[in-house]
Amino acid sequence: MGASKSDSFSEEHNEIANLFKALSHPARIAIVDYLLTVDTCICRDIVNELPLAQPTISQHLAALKNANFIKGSIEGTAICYCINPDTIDKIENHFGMIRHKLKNKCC
Amino acid sequence: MGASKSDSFSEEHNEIANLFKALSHPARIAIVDYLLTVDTCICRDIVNELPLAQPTISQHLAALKNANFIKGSIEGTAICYCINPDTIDKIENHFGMIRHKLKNKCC
DNA sequence: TTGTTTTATCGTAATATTGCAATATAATAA
DNA sequence: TTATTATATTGCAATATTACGATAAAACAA
Repeated sequence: MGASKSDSFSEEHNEIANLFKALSHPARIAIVDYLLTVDTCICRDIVNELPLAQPTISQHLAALKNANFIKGSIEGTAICYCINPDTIDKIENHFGMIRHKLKNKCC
Repeated sequence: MGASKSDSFSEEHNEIANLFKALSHPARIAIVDYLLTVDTCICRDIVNELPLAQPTISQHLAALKNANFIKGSIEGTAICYCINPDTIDKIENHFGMIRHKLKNKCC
């Protein structure tokens, strides 16, 4: 057999795993990093910035958009992507929970 | 072509992406969750707890261990895994950086 | 020693991801 | 209209991940 018995796991575990999966590739980390570095939400520059072809960047952007890490708004011919703070919150809360449970624990 | 031009990206981006990759599967989220729930670091129970075969669990544990999310110590016949707080710190710091850069920004 | 328990590794099949050329789509400019 | 620019989608090859049966290894018990 193979590949992801995700049905066997809770909705919550799947949801949080999918958030992490969206950040599990260096190109997508680099995209997030770039969006955080640039002042304006300029976006087509990502293709020039990263060592990947345009369709590949588009795919990675779709993955980040799908996981709600970024939002895109149309500006004429270009599309302007930017970070969605709500999803950052979601992950931070998860680690808050981990940190909380981790107290007075372990080895 | 295919699959991961990781050489083209910075050491740091690869490192953080690998941390997230370790958490990008519901089984591994469930394992972390279980280790946080159980008081003692009992470990062989994970195989009974999760709907996966023993070799599969062992693989997922290896992935988490490889990324330094968990540490294992031998206790007789059993092996006792537990969370490594340092790696949790590392990820929390990354989100701290994101949060910091996100101030006064965007859309 | 042999048997039992616990975990890791090997081998392999099924599936998912990554990357890009080619092409399509959408918006604007000339 | 045609051309240009920016992004998305399609199709496919290369590679990675996931899952598990079979088996190995390691520690202990009898």
